[in-house]
Amino acid sequence: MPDTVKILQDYGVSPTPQRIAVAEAVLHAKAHPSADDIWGIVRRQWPTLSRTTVYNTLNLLVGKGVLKPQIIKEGKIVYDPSAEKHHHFVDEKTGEICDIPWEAIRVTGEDALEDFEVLEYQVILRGNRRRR
Amino acid sequence: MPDTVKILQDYGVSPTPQRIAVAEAVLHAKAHPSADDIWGIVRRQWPTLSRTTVYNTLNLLVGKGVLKPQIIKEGKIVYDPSAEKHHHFVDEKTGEICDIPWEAIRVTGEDALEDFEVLEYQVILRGNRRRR
DNA sequence: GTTCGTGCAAACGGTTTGCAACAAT
DNA sequence: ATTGTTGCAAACCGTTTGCACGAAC
Repeated sequence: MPDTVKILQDYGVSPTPQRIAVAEAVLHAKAHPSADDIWGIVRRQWPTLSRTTVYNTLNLLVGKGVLKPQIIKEGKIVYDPSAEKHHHFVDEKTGEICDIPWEAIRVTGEDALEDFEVLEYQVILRGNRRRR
Repeated sequence: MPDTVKILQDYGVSPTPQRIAVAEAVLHAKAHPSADDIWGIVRRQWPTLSRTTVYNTLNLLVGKGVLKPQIIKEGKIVYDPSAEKHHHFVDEKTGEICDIPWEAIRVTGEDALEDFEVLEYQVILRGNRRRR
């Protein structure tokens, strides 16, 4: 088990007790914890630690590259006609979403996953849209 | 241009004037409109139509399979250590998120997209987790 | 004594819900 | 009369922000 303090220092984050507690919780979590999940975990040992500090720390860790935020669950929703399948490209600068034709991307291996019955999938690509 | 009324009826949605307006807006939108985007569009021609009705209608259309909700932009966030890349599987029943090893899924074609410089991508799979 | 970190409380923004008025059948 | 639809206002929930207190160099 790697030293959490070392990790924080390596990424340029001053290892305060609160940050160590939050980092331990998120790095050792088995599932994909939300901010409030982490608050719940940390508070068991540290009841005074505030929700704000959890958010502060998570945003700091994301900014420093320790963590990667995943937008997977419910949240801000956009709508697509369900007519034809397609993938999505998200412009990192503007947030603009573009459709990518289904045939442009080939995905293989999804039917060989033993533990998962895959009913659907999509690829989300991120980067810079080229304009000319 | 297909008849919006026909589409609604085909999916078992009573075509009220408000629903027709919302469906027109979302089905003819070029980009990926949010609920409020659609409200803005519809209100130009129908200033009395309420935000609630837009949400009611969109949820109805999603439930009937006319629209597909996309969770791509900011929303509820979960966190991953940024150590190793992986894809994600979301259980449709429970919402549980599982990591899929990067090598288990192969994606090809993303580097041939002329209009997009792809910096990163991930596959989001949805279905039923097998338990035994 | 200034900088950095913490945390309360309030705000924010997208979405949902309770409920009352209103068609429509 | 019952059922389905609309829409206001309020609640909700995850997240962010303003600000004041406190710790550390």
